[in-house]
Amino acid sequence: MANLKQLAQSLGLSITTVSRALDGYSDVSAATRKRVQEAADRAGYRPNASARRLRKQRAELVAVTLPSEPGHIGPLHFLDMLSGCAEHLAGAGLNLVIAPVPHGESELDMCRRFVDGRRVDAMLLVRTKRHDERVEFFQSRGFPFVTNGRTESAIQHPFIDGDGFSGFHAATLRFHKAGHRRIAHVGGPQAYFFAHVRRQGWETAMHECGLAADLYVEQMPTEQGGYEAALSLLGRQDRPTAIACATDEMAIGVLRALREVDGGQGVSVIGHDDLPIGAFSSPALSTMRMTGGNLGRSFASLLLRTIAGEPAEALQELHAVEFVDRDSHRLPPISA
Amino acid sequence: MANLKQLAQSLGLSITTVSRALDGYSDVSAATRKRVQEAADRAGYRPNASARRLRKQRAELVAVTLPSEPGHIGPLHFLDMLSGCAEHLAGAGLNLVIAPVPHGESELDMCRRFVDGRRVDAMLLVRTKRHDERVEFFQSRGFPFVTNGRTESAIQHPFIDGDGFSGFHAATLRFHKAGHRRIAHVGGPQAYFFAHVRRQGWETAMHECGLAADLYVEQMPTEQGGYEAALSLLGRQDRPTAIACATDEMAIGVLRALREVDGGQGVSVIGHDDLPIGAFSSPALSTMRMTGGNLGRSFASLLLRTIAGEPAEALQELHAVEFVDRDSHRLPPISA
DNA sequence: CTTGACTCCCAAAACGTTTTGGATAACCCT
DNA sequence: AGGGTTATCCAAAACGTTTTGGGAGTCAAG
Repeated sequence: MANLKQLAQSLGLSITTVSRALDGYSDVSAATRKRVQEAADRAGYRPNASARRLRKQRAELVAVTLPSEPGHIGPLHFLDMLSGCAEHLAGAGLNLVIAPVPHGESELDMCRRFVDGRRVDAMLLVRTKRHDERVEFFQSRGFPFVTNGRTESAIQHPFIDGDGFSGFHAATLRFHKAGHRRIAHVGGPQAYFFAHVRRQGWETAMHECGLAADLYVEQMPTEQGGYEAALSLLGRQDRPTAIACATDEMAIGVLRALREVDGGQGVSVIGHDDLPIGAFSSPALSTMRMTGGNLGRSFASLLLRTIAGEPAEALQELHAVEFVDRDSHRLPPISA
Repeated sequence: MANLKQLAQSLGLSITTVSRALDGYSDVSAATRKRVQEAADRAGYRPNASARRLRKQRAELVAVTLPSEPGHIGPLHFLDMLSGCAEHLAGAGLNLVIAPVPHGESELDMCRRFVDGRRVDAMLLVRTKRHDERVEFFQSRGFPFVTNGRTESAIQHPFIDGDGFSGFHAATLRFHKAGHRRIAHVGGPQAYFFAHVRRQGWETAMHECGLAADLYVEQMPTEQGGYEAALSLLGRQDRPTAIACATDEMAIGVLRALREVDGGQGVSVIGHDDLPIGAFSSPALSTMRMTGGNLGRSFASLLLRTIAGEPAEALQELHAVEFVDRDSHRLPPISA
């Protein structure tokens, strides 16, 4: 409602003193501070955000770009993380703006607008690619950012990621130990770092088991993508008995295909991300998830420390992946 | 990178002229405008957002509060809508900030911070309650806002909503026509307007059919809530043959319960919202969804018109609901 | 030659805050 | 009394933009 000038006037004090009283500086007497505090509370005074931002040269804002295909907003587990992140950032006075990439515009242009217009203090990147032009852009500008997912950038940058390689490596070995020999991988677009590394985990494990890594289909990381991938795999004569899926969404689609195809019910499946919905699929989806507790909080913390100028090397978190065992992974191999 | 002053200096022009040239005012010569444009492009100039915001007294920001229970971020179909909304708002120079309610804080306090600190130009409300204190607050402040969902507020306000009453009324009648007599409703917390009105639609239809509306369970609007509700319904001796669920999430949980309980496979189910995941459940989930095309765009438009000061009465959209028929609704009633 | 209209440009104010660099008064110590 | 310290306070600058209210200069009409 009121601003500093009015508040100062009504108190017979200078703007400076009122401002400093509210900010808790030591050069205003306890009595005055109390008087100011009370008047401010009474008036419901809150500093004008735009004015403070201009003066402090900080936008108090962080943006995240959202890869939004219509009807299928960014991967669900991101959103969950974002919500937690936004909550913790708010504690530090930062708000999170979501920036879906407009239909006609390039994601890079959008980043440029945010950076050059000083609209935000930092950016948050999801769905990183192995070679990511957004990362390059921010690095060339010296602009603070944190990614969810690694890249192959030559220059270090802050990130949080799960160890997808080990996860899919372990999952494949486990399938092998359970007697599976024809273990397939339904992968996402290999330009994405996470998709690439998960596939590598599967591939490496297959080779270690002396198996050919040829039961591979690449698809969009959606239910539909998983569905189509599974149909294609089930059409082969060397049909898999187990399928490791790059994401839970894909796994859900795979499960549907398995239900529809004769004999598909015997195929074991594992996904990745631990979407809540997985507990309710048929059969209940076994999956993996990043360890490390509250991801949103870690992300917020990394963001704040990046803004504060800590070096990238100190801001890289690679978390182990753990199994979430439900039903879909433990179907015995039908034929060997 | 550069600011207006530097740009002006390098061109030998005044700040005023450069600013007006870039804003396309008519009182700067074509030649000068071109020269300025080119210099600005070359320098990658973008006006400092904070400065413009302060001067124009507009935050260029819109916030949406997110009811975030950990691990289960706001209803999925909201997020999809939000993404579309953010995209269209961006076209008008507004960014969307998401504001999950922090653990300790009340949602109302959060709204107060946004309004009193002039952090945003308008607010977007989801999950409205029949009697919604957030709505009252904004109305008392005369602050622009749009809700997703109606309320029972005495004062009109802008909203977008689906006609849940008619949807559940029609769904119930359809179940009746298919021979069902024991038609249950799995509802959400009745304090929410959407939950209340959907239940009323079911109840009214039941009465019209001369049936008692007593197969009712209320639960949290999540998969888990639906699961528990279904278990409770299936435990009764007058077990339902059809279940209308307030949300798709609940319906997914109901489907899981039906798969687990003997004889549950014969029970018909319908949900509401048309989540993408529904096409991949077992059986594929029949559901309903709001008509009216791109919801996000409508929302953005309503928001902009609200900010522009159009009266609330002109900014209320009630959309019909249409069926999305898949498999789960057409299981014949096992016993009559 | 004056007047008015028109074109192109600009100095200065304003937005509301934070921060700089003192100013004033009071007090203590010698 | 003078010098030094401390405790309070404040005027003014600064952040970078947009907008207000003209100021020159040119040109055509009177």
